[in-house]
Amino acid sequence: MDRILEIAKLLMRNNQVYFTLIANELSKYGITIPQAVVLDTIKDQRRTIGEISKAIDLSYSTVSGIVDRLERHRLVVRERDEIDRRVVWVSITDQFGCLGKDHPILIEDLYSHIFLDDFKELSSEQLDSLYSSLQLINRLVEKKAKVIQEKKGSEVV
Amino acid sequence: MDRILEIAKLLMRNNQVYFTLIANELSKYGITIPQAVVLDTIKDQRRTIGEISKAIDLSYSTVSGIVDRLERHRLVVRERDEIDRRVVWVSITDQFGCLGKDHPILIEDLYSHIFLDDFKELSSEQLDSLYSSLQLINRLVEKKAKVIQEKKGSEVV
DNA sequence: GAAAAATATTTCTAATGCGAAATATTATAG
DNA sequence: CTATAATATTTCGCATTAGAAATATTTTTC
Repeated sequence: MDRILEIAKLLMRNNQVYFTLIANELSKYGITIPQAVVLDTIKDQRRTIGEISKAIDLSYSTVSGIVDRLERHRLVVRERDEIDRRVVWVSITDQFGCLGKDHPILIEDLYSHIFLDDFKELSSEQLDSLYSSLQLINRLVEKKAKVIQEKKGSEVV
Repeated sequence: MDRILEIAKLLMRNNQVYFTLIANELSKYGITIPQAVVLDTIKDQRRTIGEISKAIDLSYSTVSGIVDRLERHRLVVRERDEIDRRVVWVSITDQFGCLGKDHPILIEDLYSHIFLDDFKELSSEQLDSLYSSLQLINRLVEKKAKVIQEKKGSEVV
């Protein structure tokens, strides 16, 4: 019981520190974590606001705001779809190309860059166990998340 | 390598869902997670803004804002220290007493309330392993966090 | 004891984040 | 073919978060 609480706290605390570390790394290039996450989703191909929202599990309005600021920094551009004019395409600019080539701006690179050393301290068995435990917890937690999602959906009716 | 990335993602994803679930639970009582965390620190005794900030690892300005809103909801009161008038004491009101008595508003209660079932699915061995792995990662991560903290401190000079 | 340094808090600016409402556009129903 | 429904996005209001600057007060220094 106490141990469970401790585990929950460790999970949250680790997460908090991870974010601080990544944010610190990104601040060198003048971008934030959410901005990097969005850039990650469009680095290889343009995406609509809706596609980005679903891919990174943030609301449309939040993504719209992040894209506002990325556009202001000239790292991405918005373009209306010619056929379906409701749709907005977001794509990276040359300016982003210059920034991204030499530095780890994309989230997966940052994970590697920052945490690989930490995880290397764990034995293969520990990693196996950690992975399976987290997967199990994740399955249970996702189930609860789904229930809430569905409740919200039904309320709208 | 891929597995490490997967673990990092699971850690973050679980955390995200946890927050959603807790926020959902708290919204029934009209309060938010940060508000509940602050209330938790002052439920038994009044605290200064600075004490709260250190206890929950948030900036003074953030705590000041949260207390603003809790005060607006009449759940806490601010009082200037009579002797050292720089200091502001924050304490719960009777109104909070009424709210908190019957419902799990405090974060530890919420953990139990929401996650105990999930963690019960893990065997005692799995819990042991999870705990020790997380502790190890946490030690390494905290070390890095400390380095950053110190860098920032030296920059201020 | 007055100037300077230290301490405690608030205010301001900027970036998230969500949900609800508004807007624009396309698809569908009758 | 037009009224309505559905879809995609933005805007708005509110809460959170940090850091920097401002404010208030106390302590230290000389």
